[in-house]
Amino acid sequence: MMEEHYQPQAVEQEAQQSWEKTGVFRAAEDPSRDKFYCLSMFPYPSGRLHMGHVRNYTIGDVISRYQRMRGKNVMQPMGWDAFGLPAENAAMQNNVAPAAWTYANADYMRDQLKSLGLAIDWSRELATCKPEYYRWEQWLFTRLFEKGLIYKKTAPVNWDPVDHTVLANEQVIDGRGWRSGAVVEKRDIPMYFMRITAYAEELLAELDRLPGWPEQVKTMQRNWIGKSYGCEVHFPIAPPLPPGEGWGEGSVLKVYTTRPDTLMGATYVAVAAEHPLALAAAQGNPELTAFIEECKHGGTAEADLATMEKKGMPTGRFVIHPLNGEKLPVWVANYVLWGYGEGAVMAVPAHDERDFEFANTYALPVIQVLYRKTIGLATDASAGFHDGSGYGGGHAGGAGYGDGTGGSALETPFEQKHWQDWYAAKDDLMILVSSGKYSGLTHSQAFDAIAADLQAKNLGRKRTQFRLRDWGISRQRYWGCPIPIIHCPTCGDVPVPEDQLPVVLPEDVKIDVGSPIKKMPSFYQTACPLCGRAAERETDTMDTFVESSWYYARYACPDSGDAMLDERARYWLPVDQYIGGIEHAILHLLYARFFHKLMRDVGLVHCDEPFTNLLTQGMVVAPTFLRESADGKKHYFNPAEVDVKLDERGRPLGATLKADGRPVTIGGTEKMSKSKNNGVDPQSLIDQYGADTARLFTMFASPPDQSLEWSDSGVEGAFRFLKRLWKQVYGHWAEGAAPALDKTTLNDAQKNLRRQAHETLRKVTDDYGRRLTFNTAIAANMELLNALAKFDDTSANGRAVRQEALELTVLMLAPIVPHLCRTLWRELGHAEDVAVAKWPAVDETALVQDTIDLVVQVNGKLRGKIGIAPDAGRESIEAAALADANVQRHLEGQPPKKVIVVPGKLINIVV
RNA sequence: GCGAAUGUGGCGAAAUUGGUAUACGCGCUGGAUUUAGGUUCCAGUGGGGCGACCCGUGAGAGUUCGAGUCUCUCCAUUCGCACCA
Repeated sequence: MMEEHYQPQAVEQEAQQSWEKTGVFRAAEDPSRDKFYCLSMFPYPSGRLHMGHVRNYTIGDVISRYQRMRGKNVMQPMGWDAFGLPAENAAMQNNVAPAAWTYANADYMRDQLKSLGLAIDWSRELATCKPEYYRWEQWLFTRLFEKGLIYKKTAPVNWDPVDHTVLANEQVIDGRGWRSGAVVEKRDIPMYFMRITAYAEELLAELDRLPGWPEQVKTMQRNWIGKSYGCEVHFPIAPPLPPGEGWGEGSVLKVYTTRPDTLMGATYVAVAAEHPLALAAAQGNPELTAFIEECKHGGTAEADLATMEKKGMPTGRFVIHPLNGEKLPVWVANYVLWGYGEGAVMAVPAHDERDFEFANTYALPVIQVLYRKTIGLATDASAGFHDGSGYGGGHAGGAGYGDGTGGSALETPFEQKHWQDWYAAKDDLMILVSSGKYSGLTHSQAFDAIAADLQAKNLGRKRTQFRLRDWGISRQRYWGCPIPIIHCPTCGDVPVPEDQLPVVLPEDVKIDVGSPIKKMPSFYQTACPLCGRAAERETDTMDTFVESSWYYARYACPDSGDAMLDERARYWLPVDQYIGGIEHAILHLLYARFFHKLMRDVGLVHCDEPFTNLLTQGMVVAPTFLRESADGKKHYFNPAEVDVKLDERGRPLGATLKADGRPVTIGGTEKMSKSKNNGVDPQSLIDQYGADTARLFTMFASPPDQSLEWSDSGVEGAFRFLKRLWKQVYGHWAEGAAPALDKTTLNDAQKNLRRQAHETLRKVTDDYGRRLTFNTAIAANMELLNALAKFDDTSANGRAVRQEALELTVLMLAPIVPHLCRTLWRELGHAEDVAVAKWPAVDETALVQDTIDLVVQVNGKLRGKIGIAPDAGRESIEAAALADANVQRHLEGQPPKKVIVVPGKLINIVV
């Protein structure tokens, strides 16, 4: 007996209990079937689901359910990205241990996820903070350490001089610590690095073999890896350094540049404040010492460094220009970054905007050496010679980023082709002037000639360079995976042996400032695995990006106790569809690709890339409402606390606070956040309307890769549609079982409805399978339901046609609103759960039309429409178009100059 | 600063390969049903014009028989920038 009215709570509860009981979403390896591994980025257990989660997991669920209906062996897992900074902050605020806080949050959020009706195999659930997970991360670390793919070096961090802690970039606000307010300093500390640069070439090249990734993400990764083609240039130091002042490279200052053709325009050389030459020059120079000290203030974030005012100071030292022998001053400049390569650049103010700005400020000479062929004389650096690649890829950088990024030999044809491409763009534009024997050469000729001369003098060579830097993974925090290293006074850094893994992080701790395990002898006191004498454990933990770089593989065999991955990973990997926020386009996705190659090279996985298809979802945004107090402080109100008044055409007039009826300012539409108080709790939405309405609204409001704007009335619209669908099926059900369809005796209205139903199916299949645009799939079904509502034919064939159309609608919407469709599918007379129903096939015979509409244009403007047989020839189309009265009027008796016929679409008559 | 994207009615959006701009939904207006509110249903809804028609996809130029879509310049907004996840 079907209920007359749609009651989401009852429908959803029954469906979720049934799915749990039958275990229909449990995934088992089955080599006889095509697998489909669908993965959404796992959540950080922050406390409650937010709308971004709902959106992410609904997208993944729709794809999973669709692929299951297509007959694929689908696996959709879920887990917890459980280590991280917020747990430590919450621990300090609420006096609870990070572990307890994290597990409680995961428990709550798991229930929330289940109430969304996701087709997840919960038996594969994992949490990265569990020793049975992170022990394998520690195991891989020790393997990589032994292979030399992990090494130790010092690197700068943000140091809070008041709290005596290392700060994340996020915790540095305007150059000050977020809690102490103290001016942050850069401080060098020893850290472990993963040699991602050893894989730079492969990470770059394989982007070309990822057709299932968005072009924009591949472009961002290419630019991030940043391969450039340039030259290493050596400037001899003059006068030669006194004994003991060198730094291992002899008496030359090395720089890397992508523009050796402009070398004759170099007027000074600039080094970073941390450069040994700067430090040596500062000895006995209080002014320079003070300047170098000043450069240490502020955080390490690149965006801050790149936007700060350019400052510098002469070192009093000079170098010799390698080609013309001129003496050039060496400056210390805050815009030269020590973390990058040699930390020294050659400055060509005439042809680089930053050098130009710096030279202007400090009255340094500017020598123009390029002539713009097509336009004429360039007057300053901003005239467009700049190659746009910035200091990272421009002429900063140096002889390898620390370790592992030496230049390549430039011998293969593949390499030669890339060098040619690098030259080509600039050759049409410029020619050298005022450059001695190089004057008159093009960019590429000068590049080669200067490189050859430098090589002959042994003062430089052609070289490629990556912008990508090695990945520093040490964190001075507690709530993370312990780095499995033992520091022995005699044996040095010793990896923890396999039989002593995991190094378990103590969970029962009290948190104040700093990591508790650094003050816990029971944790760090140990014996050296090699010599047995007293030694100390490393107390740093790993970057949480390490855990999230391989979890996708562990889902294949989450219970494997003998190995990081077992043979089940071979069946499930790679991930067929990965879904997550666009904010992860570079870091997470690059690290995961890197880790996949690391695991491949130790024989754990057998493919080259982890994610075959990638969908990057947009943000969830909502309007903001605020009042500004007299002192300029902004107080934000939640959209739920506010009434918005509209005029008679629906334009917003203003908004008032419900509590006091007084006006509030309508701010911009921004990403849902705590600070703007514009978040909408998905739980209240699920409680009020049910999960299906929440799912339908988030899928309908915009395509998945664009931002999604929250709208209360949009949610009501979604709910309304589900009620109408229920009502249609109920009305049909109440008439009793429909007779079988007789395709041979259909009237026009019946044929039209069938055609629309099958055209919708064709479109929706494409939307789900290829385009991943669920909003248009829903819109097409709304149109079909509108047509069904107008179709009031109660004849036998009419009811048969309606039965077919309703069945198709229910099947097409099942991936998006699975609970509702499960009930409707049963009421339409099917015993199986719609979750395992077969995706329907388009009936091509239903699509055949006797006549089609053709648009007639005169001079590109719409002037009429003609109905014509779909197989009509060009001449009969032309004749029919010219016969149209309105077309005749616009031709005004003139003969057509040209007639363009686009078959099946339009005809354009040009006069 | 550098890299990537986005910009279409009052609003969210559609137009998939250069071919009818605004599908679908929201909102709004009018009407029906209802004791009232809500619900539900029907009709209308880019701007201008009595009309034939004209204008219209952030701004400006270009290519084309034809441009929301392609090219160039500019503006605005958003995301990322290596220790937030």
